[in-house]
Amino acid sequence: MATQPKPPQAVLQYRGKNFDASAVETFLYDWWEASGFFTPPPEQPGEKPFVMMLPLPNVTGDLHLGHALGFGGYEDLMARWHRMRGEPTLWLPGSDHAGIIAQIVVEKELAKEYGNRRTDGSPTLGLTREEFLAEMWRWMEHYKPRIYKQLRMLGCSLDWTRVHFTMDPDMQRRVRIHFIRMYRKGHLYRADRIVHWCLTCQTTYSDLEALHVVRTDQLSYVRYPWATPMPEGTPDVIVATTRPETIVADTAVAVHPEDPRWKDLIGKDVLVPVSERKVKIIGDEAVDREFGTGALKVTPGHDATDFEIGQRHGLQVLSAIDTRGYMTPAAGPLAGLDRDTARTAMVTRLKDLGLLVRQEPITHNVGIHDRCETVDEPLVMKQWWMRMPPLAKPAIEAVRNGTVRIIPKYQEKVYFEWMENIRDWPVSRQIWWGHEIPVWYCRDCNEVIVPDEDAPDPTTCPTCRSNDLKKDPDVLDTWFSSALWPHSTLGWPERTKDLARFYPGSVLETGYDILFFWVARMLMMGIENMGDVPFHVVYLHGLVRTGNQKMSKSKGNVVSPVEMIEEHGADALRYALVNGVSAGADSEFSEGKLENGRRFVNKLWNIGRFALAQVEARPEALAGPIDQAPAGTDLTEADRWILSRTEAAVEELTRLIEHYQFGEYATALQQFVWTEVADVYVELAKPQRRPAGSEDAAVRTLAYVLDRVLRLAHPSIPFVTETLALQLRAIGRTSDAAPSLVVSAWPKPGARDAALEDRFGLAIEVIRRIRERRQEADVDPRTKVRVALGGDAEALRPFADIIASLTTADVRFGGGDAAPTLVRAVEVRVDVPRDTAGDRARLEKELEEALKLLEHSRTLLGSDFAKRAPAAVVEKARATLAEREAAVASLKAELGRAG
RNA sequence: GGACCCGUGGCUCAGCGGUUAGAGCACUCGGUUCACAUCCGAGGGGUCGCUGGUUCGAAUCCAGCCGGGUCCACCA
Repeated sequence: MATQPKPPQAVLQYRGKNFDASAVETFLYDWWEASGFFTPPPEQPGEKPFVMMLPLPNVTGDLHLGHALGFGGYEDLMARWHRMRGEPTLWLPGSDHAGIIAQIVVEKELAKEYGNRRTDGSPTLGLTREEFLAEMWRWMEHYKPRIYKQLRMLGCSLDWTRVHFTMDPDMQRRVRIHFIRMYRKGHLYRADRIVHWCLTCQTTYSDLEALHVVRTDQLSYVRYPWATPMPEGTPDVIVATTRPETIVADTAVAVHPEDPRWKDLIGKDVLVPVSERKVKIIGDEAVDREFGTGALKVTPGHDATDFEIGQRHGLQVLSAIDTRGYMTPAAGPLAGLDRDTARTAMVTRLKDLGLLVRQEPITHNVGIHDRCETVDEPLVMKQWWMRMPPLAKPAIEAVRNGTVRIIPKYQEKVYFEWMENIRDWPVSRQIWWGHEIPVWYCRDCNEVIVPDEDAPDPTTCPTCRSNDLKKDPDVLDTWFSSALWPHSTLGWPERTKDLARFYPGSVLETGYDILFFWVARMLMMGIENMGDVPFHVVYLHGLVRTGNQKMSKSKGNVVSPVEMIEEHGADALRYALVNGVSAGADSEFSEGKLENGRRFVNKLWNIGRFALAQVEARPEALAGPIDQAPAGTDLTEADRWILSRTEAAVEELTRLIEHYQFGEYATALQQFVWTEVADVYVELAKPQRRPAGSEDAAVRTLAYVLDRVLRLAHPSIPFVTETLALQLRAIGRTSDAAPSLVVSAWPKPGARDAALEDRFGLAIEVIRRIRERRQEADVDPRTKVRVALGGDAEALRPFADIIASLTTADVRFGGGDAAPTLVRAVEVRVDVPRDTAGDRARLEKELEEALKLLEHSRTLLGSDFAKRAPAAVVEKARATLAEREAAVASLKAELGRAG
């Protein structure tokens, strides 16, 4: 490996009593990045790279907790883990130009500068398109470093040598080529269809971008007079509508074809109120017989359902509302009014005409634009559409046949549900910031001109040779470019080395809320353009809520991850977000969790400081590499125990990450580090507790265990672990002499001593019982007491010193006249001031519990369990029974002696 | 209207067929400040939403119900 920059001195020398993340984070990140640790090493034959794309954040946005969870919690954990496993790892960063969102953000900035706002419904601020785009680019230089800095703050091990922005010139070219190919293959078409239109943003948007809110409006019942006199007894045609202003654009009245009230009147004509137009009553199954009178006014120009009915019946489409929300000349007397005023005006007119039957409030769903919450105005416009069902088919199959696996599994159902009912995607947007649509229209012959790939912009119509061409003014939906991300960033359509090496990728981690927006579309476009899926695993995380918890002392609960990192460190935040959360589940984040994260990081730091101090005091004790398991006759039982437990932790933590159980990994890590390493082993490794002659063994064990722990924890908490690893490696060496934990190997589990672990576990239980007895008897913890172990205590002999040391006791085996208490089958007699009555009560209580347990065992083994359950399970139950019988016998004997 | 998810100690959540159900926080009690503006030790606290079913055995599987949430959908 090439020479790397030296680790930062500030980190090597940092030894604060409490871990201060800000003292090391920036130094470490800069060093990691400059050393090229995040860039995959040169290609090797037979390698299996791990490839992940960063779910590109919006360029103008700030990191929120969801990002922190996804990027810092899960993705970096996976990237670092796979890198440590020796897989060439590429985690590719970038940002999204974010179309309409970014345009709005920059417009606001510009309004501050220029003082004026859009006036005529176009995003001009008095600027030409070119001027406006120049401003956009100017602002991009402000925003890009900002969001990238935040990703670095999280510690994300991204390969910054491959960073991309969706609007980079080469990306624009790729999007253009994609459009042209899709057009030539017939996947893109231009059509007049009803679309969601936003009066505020002045653009169309897709179904996915439409939200629904519950609102209460007036429902007006309006009578449509018969066009010709009808026989006596013919009912009046009354429709119910919440949008009376659209009546002027009605081109039919629809009823359910099987509705007995109406079916005989299908084909008859009625007059549209106010406009007096004659329209037919038609039969269509889309009509809900239960709603209103069962008759529906059909306005194909301003309602999605009506548009579809209109298509089925060949109805004329009238547009009575324009793109700015004003009534058109087609609206007759309402022309010129805005849609709300027109509504009131229409109601008044209907009243005057005697056609308003009644009004009542109705609570219903209203569509709004997700970006600005403006009420949707469905309009019929010419738009570019992508034909989705054929693209969806292979993407459905890929998940169905397991080529792509979605975690959690149940999300696959959601995916299928949507994909199997997928509708065409309107891809054009009427804004300026985004990928241009590479289409020109001939003003003379209306020819639609789509140039060849990499051909210059056309200037002449190929059909009529006219030079009067008009470029399509629209841009593409921002998701159009991000759908290509996994292959476009690697060089597609060129067959680059990167593309060959890193496509298809491995995992795509993101929030379930963009499964349709992004994940599904990447699958479809990846298969379409590359003939292969873009990744094999989709890991979906849930939403992070902050509930009513106090997130900040000063403000409400809107605290940015950036602030949390500044205050508590990235490690604490990353750990806290992941700990105890299962895949796909929403989670509640709180100050308490962050605090726990901070304390855990600090705990690890102090374990490290202690271990380092011991190693520094006896550096000569480290004969071999620190990552080689210590051996030798000088190892104590405690050393052997923690070494075995460390291998157990390696096994378990590896298994959990392999199974994408990151929340459990974090919990298990804390459990091991805190309760086993810190609370038990570190106590036993302290010089004052070490048997003479075993000091070196403690140093070797501490160094090894610390090295393992640092590696095991590094994927989640990279900063504190790297700080300690660098300091440890400044004293001892590792077998591979890796310069950083980032490029060190993930541990492989070594040999365990199960029998020792079991006996030591028993010793810990005994210790706990002794401490409990002392407390019950109110003996000062510093006062030495005598303990006698009897019954089945033989296995505990090697741990006599440990038990003695951790309980401040003299321990011997056998004898003792204090009343015992049982731990499994071990009689523990703690010689504390006698309290005969108390002893008796305690023994009786213990006996009662022991009898209950014995009863359990007997009942269990007396049932069909013994015959039907697997042998191993029955065997275990038998052993338990024996233990419980011994316990009961012992307690009975003792009680008998007590009289 | 359809689909999906969740309902486990005060709070946030793990566990998802093997029998005295776990963690963190909070709480109670005792100690320490010689790795840890802390930390250590001990403890209390749960009929695992309800009702049935499958099974030798269910928090864990199935069905129904109740409660909470989310997504999709053309209810004017």
